[in-house]
Amino acid sequence: MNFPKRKQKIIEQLNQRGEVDIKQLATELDISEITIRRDLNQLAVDGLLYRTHGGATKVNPLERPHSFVNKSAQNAGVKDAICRLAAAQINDGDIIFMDCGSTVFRLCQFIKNKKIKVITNSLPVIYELQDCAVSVNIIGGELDKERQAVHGTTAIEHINKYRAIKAFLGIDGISEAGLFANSEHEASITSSFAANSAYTYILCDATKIGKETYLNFAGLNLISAIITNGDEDSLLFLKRNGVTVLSTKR
Amino acid sequence: MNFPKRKQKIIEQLNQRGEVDIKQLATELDISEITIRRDLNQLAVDGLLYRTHGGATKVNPLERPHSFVNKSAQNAGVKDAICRLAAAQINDGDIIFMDCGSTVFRLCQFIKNKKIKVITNSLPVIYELQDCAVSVNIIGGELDKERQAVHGTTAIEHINKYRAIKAFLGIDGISEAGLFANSEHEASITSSFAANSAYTYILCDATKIGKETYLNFAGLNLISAIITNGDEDSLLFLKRNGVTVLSTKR
DNA sequence: TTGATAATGATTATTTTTGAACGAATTAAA
DNA sequence: TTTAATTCGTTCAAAAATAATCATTATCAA
Repeated sequence: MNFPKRKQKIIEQLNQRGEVDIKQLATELDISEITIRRDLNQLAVDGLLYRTHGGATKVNPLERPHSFVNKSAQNAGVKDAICRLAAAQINDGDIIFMDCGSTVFRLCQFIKNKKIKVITNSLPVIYELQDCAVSVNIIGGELDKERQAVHGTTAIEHINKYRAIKAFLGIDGISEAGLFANSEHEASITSSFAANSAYTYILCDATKIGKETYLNFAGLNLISAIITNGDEDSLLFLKRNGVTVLSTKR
Repeated sequence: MNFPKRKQKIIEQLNQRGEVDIKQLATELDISEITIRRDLNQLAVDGLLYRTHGGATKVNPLERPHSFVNKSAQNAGVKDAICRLAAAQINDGDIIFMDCGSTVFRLCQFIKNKKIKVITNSLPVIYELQDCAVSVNIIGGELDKERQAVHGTTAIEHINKYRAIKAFLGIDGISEAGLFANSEHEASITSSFAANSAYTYILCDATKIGKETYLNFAGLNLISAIITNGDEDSLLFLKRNGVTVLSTKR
């Protein structure tokens, strides 16, 4: 029973019970109390727990931020169909923006073998494109851990330095009034991407069509096209406003 | 029973049990303990496992969705000792730079519970600090997939916008002539970090001391302190040049 | 075969880890 | 406040693991 093994067990116990007791650990791990004491001291120095008399407690009950993978798995079939359509719009040599939506994320799998440059603020996209031919440019700035993406004024400035052919963006809602987002941060990033690309594609499933939520940050003239699974009728207002509609239902 | 064969068996055992024991391997493979030790050391250098006293453990006991190349398994013990010393220099409220070296990466585990801001160009660092209290700022620019870090002129510009209290940097070599790097990219990033922080710490193991390799990109006056496991004698030239020396050997 | 090179094993000194003892410090109880 | 009981850290010693050195064996090419 070496230190790494003990360390693992101790952290495990700590996560289960919230606190540990030296005597109890000593008997359970079948090791002397002084060694446990030394272990706990070391782990306390490393900031992995708080030392107390006779034991230790958890340092910070921070629960893992929402799993991005799970969210992106919702409606996977629909999203994949949308992304296949989107990928068909991308040619070798293109420079494209990708934002941090869960739908846009699923576009990654369809572009891995294309010879393109991707500029993105989304960590999952970056990770996903790591071991493939795609050249990646990362938007710098503050990391929003909740959204696993970069945002803030530095990010906006960074985006404004680049020009892309196409932008692939997510959205929280879209109606005749324009585009809707659930936060200022998202809205400003989306606007910047759109402003610096020749063509702007919105990727969204049918639930977002006609939905008006929180912040109405731009009109429909910001975008060139929408790629969705919505049906003809619900998309009429987009066509009327000069937005190209690509639907997985035909 | 040659090395590739043994290597296969060892990795196999490791995946089954999570850890291996030298004595046990020696009897099972019917080979001397010293040879097993040599094998394990080699595999640790290759980043395939972590060496422990009496055996080895898997590199990443907690399953991660994305794995990064793990050069940091090499000399893990030495690097951890260096990083503990480094972590002791960091106070709550600090804003720090971290670059993309394998030693600097191991600093992550010791700062997870500190209330600090980290500005970095290293993807592994970003990933490692994702589920903790540390606030992260990502340097933007082109992604170097080889080094899993951001570089380029945009990155330099980005760094120049920020000011940090302390910079923790790796290096490929250091001698009386100054600092050495294996690439222009690395050198320019390191220089920028140093130029924009009040204190600059170099984290390096003893093998880098006195080593002159490829590009001599800066003098010793660039840095404030060095944190290393080198011995007194080999570090004298640093003290003579006004560099504070923090050594794990005392 | 012969010589050179690499891999393996044995020996020994050094380092690391662990446990025990005991006085000091801390907490809890009277 | 005083006393008793833990718990803690330091020191020391033993055991285990390791690194360093040298000897032996195996491998391979000429």
